[in-house]
Amino acid sequence: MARAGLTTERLTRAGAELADEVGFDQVTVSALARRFDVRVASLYSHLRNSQDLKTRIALLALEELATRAADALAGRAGKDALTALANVYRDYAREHPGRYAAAQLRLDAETAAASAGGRHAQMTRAILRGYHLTEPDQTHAVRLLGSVFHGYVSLEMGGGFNHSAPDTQETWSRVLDALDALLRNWPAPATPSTETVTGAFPDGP
Amino acid sequence: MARAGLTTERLTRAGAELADEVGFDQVTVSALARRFDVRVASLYSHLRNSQDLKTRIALLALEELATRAADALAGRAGKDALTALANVYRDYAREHPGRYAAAQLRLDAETAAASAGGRHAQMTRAILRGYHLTEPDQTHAVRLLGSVFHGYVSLEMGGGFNHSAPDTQETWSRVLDALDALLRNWPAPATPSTETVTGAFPDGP
DNA sequence: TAATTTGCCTAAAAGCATTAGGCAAATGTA
DNA sequence: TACATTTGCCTAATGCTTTTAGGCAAATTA
Repeated sequence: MARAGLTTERLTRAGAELADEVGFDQVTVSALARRFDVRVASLYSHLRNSQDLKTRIALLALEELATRAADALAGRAGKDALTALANVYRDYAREHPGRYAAAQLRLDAETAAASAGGRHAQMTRAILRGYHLTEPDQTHAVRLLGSVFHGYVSLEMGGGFNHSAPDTQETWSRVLDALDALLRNWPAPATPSTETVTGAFPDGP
Repeated sequence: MARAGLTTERLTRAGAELADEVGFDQVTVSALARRFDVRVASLYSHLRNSQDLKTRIALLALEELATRAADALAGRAGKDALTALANVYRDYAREHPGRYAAAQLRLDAETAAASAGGRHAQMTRAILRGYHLTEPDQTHAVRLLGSVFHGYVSLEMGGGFNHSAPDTQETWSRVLDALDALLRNWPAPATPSTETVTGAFPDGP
C-alpha cells in the first residue's frame, strides 16, 4: 500500500496548523493522524510521544517568532524598534494563536537552551540600546517589556479587553507610548518613603 | 455501604488543591474520584462534566484573589496600593500555582459576567484614583497594569527569569517603581514623529 | 535481482470522560 | 414506628486518546 510520506518536520508543521485551528491543547496525536489519513501508531515512528510533538511545535513557533522579530528590528531604533518588536508578538499571536500558545510551553532546561528563546531576550535587549540603560536596569527593563508584551497579548487574546470602551488598538498604541516614555526616563530605585510619617506624626500617634 | 459525603463545593475545593499539587491541566475527574476513594461515575451527580469542574475551580480562584485584593487595598493609596495589589497576584500565584492557572481559564460570557472578574478590574481602577488619570487614559492604564501583573507572574512562574543575574525580587521592585513613576507622569499620545525626516532629508534622499 | 532498511499497518492494553440503570442509605410522611 | 420517596454512590458499558509490540510490503542499497 502507498506510503503517506510522513516526516517529523511535516508532522510538526501540520501540528502547528492544527494548533492554530483548534487550539494548542487540542493538538493530539490522534487528530494529527486523522489529518494525514493514517493510523495513529504510524506517527510513533516519527515522534517519541505526544509531549515530543508539542515541544517541536513550540520550538517551531519560537523560531518563526525570532525570525520575524529579527526582520522587524533591522534598520530600526528607539521607539520605532520598540513598536516594531511589540507588533511582531501581537500580530503573530493574532495570526497564529495556537503557535503563540505553543511558544509559551514550558521547556526543560536543555531544550530551552537550544531553542530560539535566547534570541528573543537578545532582541529585546537590542531595542534598549536606543535608551541608554545600563545594567542592572537593562535587565529589569527587558523583563518589564517581556511582561507587558506577553501579558497584553495574552489578556487580549483571552478576551479580557472586550468589555469596555476604548478599543484595544488604541490602548496598545498608548501603552507603547507609555513604555517609550518610561524607558527614556527610567526612574532610580524608590527610596523607602518616610515623608508621610515625618509629616503629621513623626513617630506615630 | 457508607456514603462519602460529596458535594459540589467539596469537589471544587479538592480540585483546587489538586491543581496546586499537580498543575491545573492535570486536574481530571478521575484523579479527583481517586482522592475521595470513590468511583468516577459518582462525581457526575455533582459535576456536569470535566469542563464544569475546571470552571468551578477557576471561579473559586477568582473569588479568592478578589478577596485578597480587597483586603490588601483597604486603607492604602498611591504607590502603597499599587504595590499591595501587585503582590497579591504574585504571591497568590506562588502559593497556588494551579489555582492561578485556573483563574486564567477562558470563561464564556455569562459565566465571566457572574464571576469576580469584574471586581478585579474595579480594584485596579481603584488604585489609579491616587494618580489622577481621566478616561480614556484610566482604561489604558488599567489594561497596562493588568498586562504587567499577569505577564510578569506568568513569565516568572514559567522560569523565564531564572537565567540571569539580578534576582527576580529585585526586578519586581524596580518594575513597581517604574510603573509608579509612569502613572505619576502619564504621557500624552505621541505625535507621529516627523523630526528625523525634517532633519537631513526633508523629503527623502 | 537479492538483501536490507524503513514506513505504515494490525492488535492490544491502559487511562480518561461520560451515560444508563440499579440498590441502598437518608429523609420525609402517616 | 413503618412506609414511601428521594438521593448518593455503585456497576456496566461505550468511545476516545496514548503507547508498545510485532508484521508485511515498499523503498533503498548492494
